[in-house]
Amino acid sequence: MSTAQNYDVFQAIADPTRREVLHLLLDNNLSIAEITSHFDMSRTAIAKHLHVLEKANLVNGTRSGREKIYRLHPEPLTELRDWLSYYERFWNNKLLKLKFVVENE
Amino acid sequence: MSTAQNYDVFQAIADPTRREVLHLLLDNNLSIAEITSHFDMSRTAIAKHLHVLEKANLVNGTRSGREKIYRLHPEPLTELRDWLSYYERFWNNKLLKLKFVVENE
DNA sequence: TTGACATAACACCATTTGGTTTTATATAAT
DNA sequence: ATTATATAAAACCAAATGGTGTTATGTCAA
Repeated sequence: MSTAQNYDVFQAIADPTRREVLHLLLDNNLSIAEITSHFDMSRTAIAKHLHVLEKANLVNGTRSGREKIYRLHPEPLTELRDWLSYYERFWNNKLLKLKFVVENE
Repeated sequence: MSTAQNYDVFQAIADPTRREVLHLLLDNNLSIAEITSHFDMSRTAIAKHLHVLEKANLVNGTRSGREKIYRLHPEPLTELRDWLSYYERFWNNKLLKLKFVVENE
């Protein structure tokens, strides 16, 4: 974790804690301490998760006094959306086939 | 990997090799050997990745003679799509704000 | 300037992950 | 029946992951 170099979005969102952090940041910009208060985990652990999210460019933290405020930056999720769209097309085809069957009855 | 019990979709697609396997299965149902031929990796390694995908219910393999044919089963990706939709809404809001600024000029 | 607070930077650790090689089992073909 | 083929199962290993605790470092407030 601490030695990782190139986190992509898929790896970043693989961890449920990190997904929950993103969810929290959907509503408010939060400091590390505030984020930590939502979890049963040390501040250091949360800080590491935030670094992973930061490397994936899913959040960015700006220093404000002695606090670091993290803000959501969801743009990289477009990569995920684009990847998914490939399979959505497959679902749609299946739905169309189903519809075709129904219409033929 | 071999001792894992409860793979979820997010973990399953975190690995680039597994994403490529899914992509291959989008076009054809393939045996382990056929899938392996697309990678620079042992058949055993690919079989393990297929087990992970199988536990996440993203593929299902059926025995046919001495081959095991894997077929894509994309339905569990709906979980991913639903999770993503939360953030798509956020992007749309940003776009609307941008449009508003432009119209005010 | 001292003390409290928020984060950063380390060193450390157990478990998981992603691969290997080896051995076994089942099926197909000759 | 024998041999080749396809997968399964197991033992093994290095590196990554997800945590911990401890020790700086910087900032705010009294």
